[in-house]
Amino acid sequence: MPRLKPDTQRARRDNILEAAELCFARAGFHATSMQDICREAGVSPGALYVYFSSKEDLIAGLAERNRQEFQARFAQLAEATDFFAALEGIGNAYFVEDEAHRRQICLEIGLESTRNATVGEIHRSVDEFVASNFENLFQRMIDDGRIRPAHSAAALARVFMVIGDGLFWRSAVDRKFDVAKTIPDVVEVIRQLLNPVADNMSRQPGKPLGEAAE
Amino acid sequence: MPRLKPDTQRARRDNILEAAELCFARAGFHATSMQDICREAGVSPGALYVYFSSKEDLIAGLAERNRQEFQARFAQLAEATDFFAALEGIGNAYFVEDEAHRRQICLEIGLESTRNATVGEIHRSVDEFVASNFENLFQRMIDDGRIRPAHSAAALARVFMVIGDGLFWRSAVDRKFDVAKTIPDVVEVIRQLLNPVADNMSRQPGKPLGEAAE
DNA sequence: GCCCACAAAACGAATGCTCATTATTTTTGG
DNA sequence: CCAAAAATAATGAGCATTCGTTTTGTGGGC
Repeated sequence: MPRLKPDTQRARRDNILEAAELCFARAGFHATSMQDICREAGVSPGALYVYFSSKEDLIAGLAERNRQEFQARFAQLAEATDFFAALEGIGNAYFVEDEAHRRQICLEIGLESTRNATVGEIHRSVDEFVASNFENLFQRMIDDGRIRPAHSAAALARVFMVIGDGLFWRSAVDRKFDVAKTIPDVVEVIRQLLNPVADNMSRQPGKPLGEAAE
Repeated sequence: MPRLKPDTQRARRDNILEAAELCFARAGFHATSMQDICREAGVSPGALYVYFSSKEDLIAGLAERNRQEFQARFAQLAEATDFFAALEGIGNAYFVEDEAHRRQICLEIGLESTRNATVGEIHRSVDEFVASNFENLFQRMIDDGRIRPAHSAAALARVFMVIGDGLFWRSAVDRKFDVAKTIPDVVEVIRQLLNPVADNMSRQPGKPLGEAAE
């Protein structure tokens, strides 16, 4: 029973997924035709339907791939010794190294999650994973006396997620937005939110609200 | 030459626009058919095309209406004497009083702005209006000595927009998100960002996170 | 105030096209 | 060699938009 070798099978699937991501980022899920994706991937409809049983399945597959990337990246954060350095690493990964269409597709998935059950479930699982990751991390930092925030770990995580959402949204939607220029200020805001105790944190807490940047 | 009276004409147009907003929020621009909108509005395709020459025109009309609402709301902010009270007012307007589909449609417009020139122009004009409104406001507050921020008015406005984006996104996409619970914490973050001088600001700076008052 | 003429407005069936998906045939890799 | 994989052609549903017709609101004349 001659099937394609698992490696090539996975490669073909990934190729289609990549093409789909590009097309979806360009035009959105519902304004992209299967033919568009076939053209981009260089395969025929017949071939595409070997790997994905429907357009929905393709979207779900993309969401699933996205989930795995997200979880891989944020899993590192939990083990990081220097929180702010790790944070900067993730920020760089998403906003500097990644191409724009990766961010765009996240928004696309997020919006679709409100109306497609399968995508919704995947998206929610990522979201909860990230949020609880941060909450646990903050709790640990509080318990260790490394930060003295004014609010609970849960509240910190909530605000933190909101800020992350905002960065994601704006960097995808506003072409003139300069992430690199904004991230330091945002990190400053987070630093004050967490209020780290002055010791071996990555940077000096600085004077009250002083010229930490300079 | 008997035309419909301007009032009824505007009423019909608004009725269609309202129906379109509902449908678009439910399913997205490109997964909504003109027939869907006709059904929701209770008119025939022929009637709809009297008021809007195409689906694109309808989307643009919606974006335009959105712009006017936005500008009306934020125009007040510039004249407010108590910044934080005004801010809370706007927050309430968007996140408590408004129905969910109003927020959803903002995201829809934002995403569409990256791929549709007309929508893009409208969306950008709103965005720049809001951003420059805040920047001017912050500058004035700095000049008046009411706040002592660590950064320029432009940087403040940038961070501020990001946080606003995040609130918008999350309150539309995360059904379990409790805006009411989060807003006080967000306001606290903004307060620290601005670092108001302790005098007649709306609320006490409070001590937990800082001796901002000193 | 009432009616009329008539163009605007509304209707809804029709159009032509695009789409996701499938059925049929050919190619290919194990 | 031969089933899986891929290509191509076909299908039928659904789409935005148009068109020929009917209905309706309105300003002018009485």
